[in-house]
Amino acid sequence: MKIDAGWTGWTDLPLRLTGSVLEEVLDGGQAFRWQRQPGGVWHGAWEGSIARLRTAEDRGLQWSAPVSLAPEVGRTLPRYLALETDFPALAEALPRRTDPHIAGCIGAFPNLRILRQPIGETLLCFLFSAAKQIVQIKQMTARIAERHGAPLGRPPGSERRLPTWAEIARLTESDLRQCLLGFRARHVHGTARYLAARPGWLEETESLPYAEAKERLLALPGVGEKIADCVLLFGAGRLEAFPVDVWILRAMASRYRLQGWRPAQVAHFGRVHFGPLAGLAQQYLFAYERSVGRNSRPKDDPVRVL
DNA sequence: GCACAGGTAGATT
DNA sequence: AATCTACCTGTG
Repeated sequence: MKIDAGWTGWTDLPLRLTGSVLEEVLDGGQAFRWQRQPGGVWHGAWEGSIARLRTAEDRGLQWSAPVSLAPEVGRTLPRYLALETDFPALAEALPRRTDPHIAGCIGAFPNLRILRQPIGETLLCFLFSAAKQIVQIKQMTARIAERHGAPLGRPPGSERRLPTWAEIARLTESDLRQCLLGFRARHVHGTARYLAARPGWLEETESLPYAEAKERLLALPGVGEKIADCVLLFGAGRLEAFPVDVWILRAMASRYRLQGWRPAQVAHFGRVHFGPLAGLAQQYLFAYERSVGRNSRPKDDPVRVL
């Protein structure tokens, strides 16, 4: 067994995830700061934490952290992984009896979870996501951390956290454009100014009921229906949020015969059909549809359902 | 070379 | 209220 200098040993977590489900959770579009390392180990960061995760044979999920950050990680990891939420039990409450498709998706990704990320970082990453693929969102995220984030660890290491909104508010739009953000730089800059003028606004928003929180998020430049729902689902634990992106639009069109429906109509259908856990259903549908694309769709045969 | 990407916002019909 | 379109930039 190789010794990892500076890292704690591996500690068990009360979760059983296969390698592919862990990949879906950490690298499937919920979060953008996890990198796969050799040996099936994932390396990631959120706020002031750096951690590694792995699935050990027959032992479930385990974590490790830089020794200096281990207390912080130990405090925040349970919330980040939403350990208090029993997702398999929640999946039982989805309409599996009456909806064979969602039943199949659930069967294909056992124990799929929804992370509970810090809302500020979630907002930033999803402002990056407009018309971008996961790989590119991760590049933007890494770039802004590298150039504008505070160093992490004690003593400070080479890794950096994402800049806080207060820190982003001190950057120019040009600084942001140099982080490969493109037109999203204007949105990030505008949102930073908006938040800087309203101390505590984001935290208040997080505590409001879903509908009110969403309405407030929609006031931010660059935040529309889809991004607002992603922030609430992945950064505020609101499982009723049902983000409709092009993947879900295609999936719902083909699997539920909703060809020609507009995003708002699909969102309404999703909330009615899946109920207060629509966001969890969305994550299953999304994971399943992406896996179908990866595993069986030839590169030059794009899905055309619309 | 050029369409397109896990969207949004503003203009135009 | 429904339908275009521009917006940046890397990838195929």
